[in-house]
Amino acid sequence: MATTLHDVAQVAGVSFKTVSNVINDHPNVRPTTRARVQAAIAELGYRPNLTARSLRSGHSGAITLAVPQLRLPYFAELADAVISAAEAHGLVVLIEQTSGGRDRELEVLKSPRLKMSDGLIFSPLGLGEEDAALVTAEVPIVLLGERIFSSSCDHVTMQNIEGARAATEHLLDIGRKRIAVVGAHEGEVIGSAGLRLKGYREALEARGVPYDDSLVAYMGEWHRANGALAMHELLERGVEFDAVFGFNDTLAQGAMRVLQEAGRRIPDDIAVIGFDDLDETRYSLPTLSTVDPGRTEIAETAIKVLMERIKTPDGPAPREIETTFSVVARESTLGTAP
Amino acid sequence: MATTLHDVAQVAGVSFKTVSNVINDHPNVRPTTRARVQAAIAELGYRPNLTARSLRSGHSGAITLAVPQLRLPYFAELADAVISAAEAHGLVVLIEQTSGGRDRELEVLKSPRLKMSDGLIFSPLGLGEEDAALVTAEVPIVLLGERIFSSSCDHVTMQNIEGARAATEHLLDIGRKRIAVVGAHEGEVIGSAGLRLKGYREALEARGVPYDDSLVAYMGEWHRANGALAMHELLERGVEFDAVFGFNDTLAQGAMRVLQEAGRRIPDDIAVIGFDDLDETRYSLPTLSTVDPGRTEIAETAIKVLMERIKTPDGPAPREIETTFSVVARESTLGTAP
DNA sequence: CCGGAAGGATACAACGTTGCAGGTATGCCC
DNA sequence: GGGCATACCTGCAACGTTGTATCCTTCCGG
Repeated sequence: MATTLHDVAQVAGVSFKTVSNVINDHPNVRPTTRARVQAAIAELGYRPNLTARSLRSGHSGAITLAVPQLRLPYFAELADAVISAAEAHGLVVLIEQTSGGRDRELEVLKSPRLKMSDGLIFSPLGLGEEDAALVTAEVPIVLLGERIFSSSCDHVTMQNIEGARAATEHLLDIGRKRIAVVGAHEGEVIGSAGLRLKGYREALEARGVPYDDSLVAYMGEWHRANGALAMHELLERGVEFDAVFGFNDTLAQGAMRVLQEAGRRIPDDIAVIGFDDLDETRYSLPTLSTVDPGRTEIAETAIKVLMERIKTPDGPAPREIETTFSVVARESTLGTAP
Repeated sequence: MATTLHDVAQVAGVSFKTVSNVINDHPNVRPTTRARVQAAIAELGYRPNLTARSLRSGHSGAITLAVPQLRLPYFAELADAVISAAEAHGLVVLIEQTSGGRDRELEVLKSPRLKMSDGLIFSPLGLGEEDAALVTAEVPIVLLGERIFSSSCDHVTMQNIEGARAATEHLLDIGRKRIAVVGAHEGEVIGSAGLRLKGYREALEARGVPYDDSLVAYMGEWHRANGALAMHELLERGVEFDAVFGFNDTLAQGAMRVLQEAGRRIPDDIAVIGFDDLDETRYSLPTLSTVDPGRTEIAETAIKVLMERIKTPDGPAPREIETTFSVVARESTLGTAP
């Protein structure tokens, strides 16, 4: 059996409440008593029972992070960042995988397990704008991503439009004119794909480059295989292009592979840029230029905002926070026009 | 305020204990009462307070997974598998990142937070065989990996020697004779590097191929950059080789990149095989042959063993379990001798 | 030397749940 | 119809902690 406050109290010769007071750094404990209690704590190797503390105090020091799947590098790196940020504040993180399924996401929101934690950082994929009203739970929520903007939760998101615009401008800056897009979603307006396409178009317009829909590859999910497939399709279409904007790094890498197999040199013939700044982009051949969406900042901000909301649930109105981004130029966009 | 057993009891017109009995499927509750209580539960949207249940019953339905870093793909995929396996048993997973630091790993073992969960799945990196005795905690532990074999915990591990042997044999089978190794650790006997080198040597010996230490690249940590560095060094050394065995996929990919930059064709000039079967090996150029160490099986076995140990802490003696592996042949080892 | 205020420690209750021991009907048997 | 087993339900205690209220010192000023 684990040692309790009572055991410590008995050894120290005080009431168990005094031990509690020592542990919680309450004032009005005489230094000599404090020392005696601390000696007893050390002697017995006492560790507080966090479950009991949690029941009594109403908060657990844990938060939940709900993401689609950790095997997707983007979410793995996000989770890494969130756990690190949480750790810095003494919080522990409990992870739920949703597979990006709408039902499973709703289930997580309603699960009693959620109450084992003090708050939720939620990166939905199945739920959309029309479900905004359903995004509520018995704990405060910080929403991530681009699926839902009109919920009543705090929302931390990257600058998709601006980032995509900057990526496109980067390609234009090195002299590319015909920029293919890999990863568009038919008819999508918000959501990463919709926003990034908007940024792409804005950049073209700002530079007076005409938009050509035949340069845009539409697809379903952003998996590497789809990036490869889309690039095959673009090549078969016979349309000319001198650059590719992959809406995320995974797509860009799938596309790069197909380009290389087809004998196109990167960046000489075709420049390629991605989005997300995954770790692996630093090691591909060639290394992949990309947009760093500020993942660490997203994680830290989410934790900060969530902690504030936990402290004062009826605090300020829900906030919409955008993180800073930057274009990371690597080998895949090296040099100038072909 | 959340609804409690008392609230439900009041609505249903029974004692709160009866509500508890209904929830826990206790016998001796009349169907009509049961129905009435369930109606009240539904009406009020009652959800049990898991913290209170946990305090009372002594277990929480959560387990802890301690890994170095989720940003390392191997651990991300492991965590994914563990969470999925846990989910299938109604368990939720709490993740601690250790950075692979010895002190931090010991800290996790001793942290009171660990007691918020019922057990620990622990993949150490900083701790070694000499620390085996320190691997104890207030909850059952299942150890993963190759760092510690003589602890008193259940241990689930892959077949490193056999897997490495099979990988090497695969290279020999396609006619390669001079197989370079990337990722050896100077003087290591156990640990992934030591075991995999052993498997490599066993395969050579079994086929009567002489072992040549000049083909072996020693290094520190298994990061992609080190794989690249090691390959540079091997090339500079001027030693001839027609195949490379990367001790993990990340190293193999770093090596592949350098080989390609140096103008060597894969697999025509040099065949390459890795270890781990990371998702990304399916998408590299060329796709990377590797050893699938049975990650899903590791996760499921770990969960199963941990649950048994939680149920009966003084059950059978600590078990040493090895998972099944398989060689996955992809493009990087296609064809026969050069 | 007494009254009062602070400091220091304690007692009690509560958080929401489950285990255990009981209690009250109901039905069955003789 | 009384005794007794059975089925159903309830009350109490406890898990280990913290908040509130309270009590007992001690020390100071008058």
